[in-house]
Amino acid sequence: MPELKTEPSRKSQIFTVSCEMIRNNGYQGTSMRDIAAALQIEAASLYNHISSKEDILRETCFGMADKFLTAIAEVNDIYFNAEEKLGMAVRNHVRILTENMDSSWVFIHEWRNLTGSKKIEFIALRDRYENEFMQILENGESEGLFNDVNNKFATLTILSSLNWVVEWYRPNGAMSPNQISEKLTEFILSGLKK
Amino acid sequence: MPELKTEPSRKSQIFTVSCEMIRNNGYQGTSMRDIAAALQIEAASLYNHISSKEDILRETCFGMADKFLTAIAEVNDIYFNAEEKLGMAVRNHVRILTENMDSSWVFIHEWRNLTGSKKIEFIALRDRYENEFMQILENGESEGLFNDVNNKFATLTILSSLNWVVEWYRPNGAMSPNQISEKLTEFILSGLKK
DNA sequence: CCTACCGATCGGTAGG
DNA sequence: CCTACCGATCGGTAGG
Repeated sequence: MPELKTEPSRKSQIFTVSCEMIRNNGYQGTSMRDIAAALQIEAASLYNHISSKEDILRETCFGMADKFLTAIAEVNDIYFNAEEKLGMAVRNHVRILTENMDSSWVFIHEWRNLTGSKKIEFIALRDRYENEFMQILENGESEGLFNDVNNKFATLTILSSLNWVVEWYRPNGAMSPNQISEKLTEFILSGLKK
Repeated sequence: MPELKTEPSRKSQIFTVSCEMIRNNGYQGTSMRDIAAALQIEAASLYNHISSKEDILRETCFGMADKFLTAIAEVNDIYFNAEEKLGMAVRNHVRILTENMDSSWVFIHEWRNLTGSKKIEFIALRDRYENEFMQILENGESEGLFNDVNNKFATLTILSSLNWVVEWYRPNGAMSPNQISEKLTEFILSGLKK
């Protein structure tokens, strides 16, 4: 019988292994030789699949930014009220985070190691996400649902609580991603609703 | 006239400059030569004041842990109700954070670069702080002031919001440390109070 | 606080 | 995917 389940490509193996190691030891603490050793090949061989170490960081950070931005755009395009939108945004955020623990960690913490224009581009994407999220709070205010708060401040505080999930979430822990989202939404709404 | 204002010791200059550079470029991205250059001395000269690069990290992380633990112990020793205690704990936390921006950043993010038993010791101190903080939530519950929530979960979420302050606080920004504390306390209490 | 230096390791390339 | 190697840089020491 033919083998139907195809192996992940070497390139994607490199990304998976790299993100795991970067999460544990930091971007600068993870050498190309470390990554190669984990895949049982020589460091030089990595360059047949990627062109530099920063490639790994770049593709991971921008790939995750894309996931988050696509999800929030979907929420903001739908005709729901702000309370419903907030719940959806939180659920999406926590889902993406828990489905991609290692690359999310890289996205949240290691983007600082990007260099030059890529770093600037990345910051722009992150700011865009924050603004899309803040849009929900502004909607809630104009809909008369939410209190008049400093929306920038509130958004950053909310996102910090969400991002912290990646630090302590364990797939086999007591709370499922949906339970976490529910509790967080509840907590956030209690601070926002009139 | 004699010069009355004494210069900070070389050792403390090393710590100040190091924390600033580590915040900007990470622990592994900051070399002894970088630090020396900022002080306009040679790398070898640093070793007259400190015995290793990890010394800087170690003293900073444990020094900050001490500040946070002393502050929370003071709050928990006083005979106030949980709502008052929470406000005090938040104010102390934000004050320590904003008064020591760079070393707080190192405390929050770079402790991962500690090695061996020092890393284990550090984690124990951090856990102790989390538990002391959680104690306030438990008090509030038994006093009948706070809702019955998952206290561990709530504590981590609250601390994440507080720690995020170090990412965006600017001494000349729109909000003072006390205003930040007030808003955060308000936000947190709305999620906890019955 | 400096000069001079150590062995180790880094990201990456040439050439097969 | 490998061998062999490059120049650069690392934390740290000896000795003054």
